[in-house]
Amino acid sequence: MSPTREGSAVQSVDRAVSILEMLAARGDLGITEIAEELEVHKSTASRLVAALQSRHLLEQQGERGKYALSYGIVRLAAATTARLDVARLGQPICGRLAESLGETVNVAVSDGEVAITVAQEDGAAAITSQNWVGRRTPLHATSAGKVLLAWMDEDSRRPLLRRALHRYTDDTIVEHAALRAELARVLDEGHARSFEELEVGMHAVAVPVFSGDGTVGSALSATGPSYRLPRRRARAIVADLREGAAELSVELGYRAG
Amino acid sequence: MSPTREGSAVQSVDRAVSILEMLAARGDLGITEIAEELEVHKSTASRLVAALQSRHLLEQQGERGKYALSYGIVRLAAATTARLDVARLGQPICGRLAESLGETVNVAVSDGEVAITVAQEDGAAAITSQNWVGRRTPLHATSAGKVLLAWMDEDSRRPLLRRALHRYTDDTIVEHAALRAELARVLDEGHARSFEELEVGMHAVAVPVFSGDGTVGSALSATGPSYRLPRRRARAIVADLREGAAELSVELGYRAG
DNA sequence: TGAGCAAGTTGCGCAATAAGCAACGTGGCT
DNA sequence: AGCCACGTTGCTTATTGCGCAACTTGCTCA
Repeated sequence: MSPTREGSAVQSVDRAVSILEMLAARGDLGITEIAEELEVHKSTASRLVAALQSRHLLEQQGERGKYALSYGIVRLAAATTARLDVARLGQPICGRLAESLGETVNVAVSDGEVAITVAQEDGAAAITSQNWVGRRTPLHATSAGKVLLAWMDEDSRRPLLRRALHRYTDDTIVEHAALRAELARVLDEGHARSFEELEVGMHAVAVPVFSGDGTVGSALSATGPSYRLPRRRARAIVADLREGAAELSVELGYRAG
Repeated sequence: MSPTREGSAVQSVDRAVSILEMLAARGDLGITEIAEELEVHKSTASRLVAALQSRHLLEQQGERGKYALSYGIVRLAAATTARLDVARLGQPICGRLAESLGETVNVAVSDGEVAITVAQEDGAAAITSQNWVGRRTPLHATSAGKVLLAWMDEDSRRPLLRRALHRYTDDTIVEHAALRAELARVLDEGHARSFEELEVGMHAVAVPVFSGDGTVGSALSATGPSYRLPRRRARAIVADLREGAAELSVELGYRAG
């Protein structure tokens, strides 16, 4: 039997989601390729694909072509209006700041476990970041993640701060006490930094974005190589990020007291 | 046993997708509500939700709260890069045209069966359209749908033109021959119209948007009430829509011969 | 033109999984 | 403190999901 994932109770649902993720990663795949990768019989793959296709999450390209994700996914995604609003409204603000700062600027939200980038624009420099949109990044090792953690309600944060903290570089914070102190500092200063904590040579700084209900639902951050975004400059651009975040907060319905 | 949908071979996958769609429609739901709507036992609903949650398609709000779609969906959606590019690049063009025309402007793509709106901006008028983003609309009765059908390759279009065409109003085209003639006219004139064919009192006009490979992957349309967008004015704004579509086409990589 | 091959589909039977039941834990409310 | 509703989980079993084999279809090549 094919390996099932930890904590999942429904094998066929798990397999179906794996198919969606494979297609997200690869663009399009045939039944045989899906079957091989899932380690199931072709007929099993065929039926799972048919089930997803009947609900418009997948489509076949032509009558005999490979399968790809369809707009059922986008329709589901579009439904999470608030979150997509963050993405949609954040995009032009990222664009403007990326142009003025010359670095990569993104907006990230938390899914309760990690940070996920929902909007990104790159600066004009040749050396720039990869595309993080849709990517999951650790909360404790990124500047946006620290913002999201710092403003997270205690009930949601508590289990996250109990988990083992993965070390990515020599500078990654992996002690719980150190992370708590860092989050207190973030709250105190109103912004977070990550200096080579996720990746050697990569600096980032982030500020909170407030939602209509007054909570911090997302973070706005700038990222660059350490030689172009030294610590001093990282601190200096906080004001620009704060301006952008304030604008985005207002667009999201935030009314400052 | 709960009713299974026509054409679906895997009941638990079907149920899981139904949960996603319920949450897309309602925002958040508890296990008991999901169980009632799916007509299954609470433990069944609980396990299906747990399976989706373990793959980050759902998240629970707090430790005892309701469930909502999570960014796993957005991450899957983000992966269909080209399609989301249509949405992202189309949004500001919709915004500009909506402002200048004073009507609702959208961009729609086809999922092979229907038209799906991926970007929309509303004009300033108090009477405006509902939000169509993510919504599925019929190809034969909408202006955007007619554009997508007219430029569709014959293999993909043939089965669609064999199906029974649903009548929405007295003006809906439901004869296959009439629809073929209409599509020929759309190709000839380079734009499509829908005058009260989807909804009484609603007029729309659409033009093709070309992709990098030269095909028509999306359509740009304007929609308004018939008293504000009479037939004469609908024809008049085609030039504006063409300009916007040309710009979007170039941004999508289209190079006119 | 026909054979061979690969991809995908489908009927069938069966074993494994999905599901229901009952009991339990937990938090909110009175 | 007790009640209620929600959600979870162990257990059992009935149903579904799955693998197998056979089939269809389209493409390639001799």
